[in-house]
Amino acid sequence: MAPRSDEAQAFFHAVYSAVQEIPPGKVTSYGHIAKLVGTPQRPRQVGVCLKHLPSDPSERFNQYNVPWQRVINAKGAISLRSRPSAAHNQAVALEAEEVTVTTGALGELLVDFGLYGWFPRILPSEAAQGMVPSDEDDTEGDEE
DNA sequence: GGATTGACGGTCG
DNA sequence: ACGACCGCCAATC
Repeated sequence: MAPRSDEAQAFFHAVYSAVQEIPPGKVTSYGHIAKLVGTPQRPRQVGVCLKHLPSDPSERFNQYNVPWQRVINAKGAISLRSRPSAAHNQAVALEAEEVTVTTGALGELLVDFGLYGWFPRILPSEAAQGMVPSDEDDTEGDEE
C-alpha cells in the first residue's frame, strides 16, 4: 500500500498536516508549504503529495479532510496538470469558499489572493528573527 | 531496474 | 521583464 520509505511517508504526513492548517477562504503556495515542513527546496514534492492524496475517506489524510484546493503556485495561479479539468475542478472548489478565480489572457486560472492574503503570512523562522515583511516595503508605492 | 515525468520555485542569461 | 535551466525526488513508464 505504501511503496514509499518511512522518511518519505513522514514528508507526506507533514505536508498534509500543513495544508490542513490553511483556513477556508485563504490560499498559499507549494513553496510556502515546502518551507513550513522544513524542505524549502522541494516544492515539487508538495505537489506530488497532493497529487497522490488518498481518495479513500478511511485514510487519515484524504482529499476530503485536506484542503488541497487552497494550494496554488507562486504565480498566484492554479497549476496546470495532466488533466486540465482537474485545474478547473480546483477553481470550482475555491469559488465555493468565496475565493475569486479569474481567467487570464492565456486561459490560466488566476486566484485573487491579494484580496484574501496568503497563509501563513509570516513564517515561524521570520517571526523568531523579528523580521516582519508586513507588505512590499519597496519605494514603488504602486498601491494605497 | 534504468530513464522520464511532474499539482514548483529560484537563479541565470 | 521574460525565458531557459537546474535542483529535487516519488511515481510512473
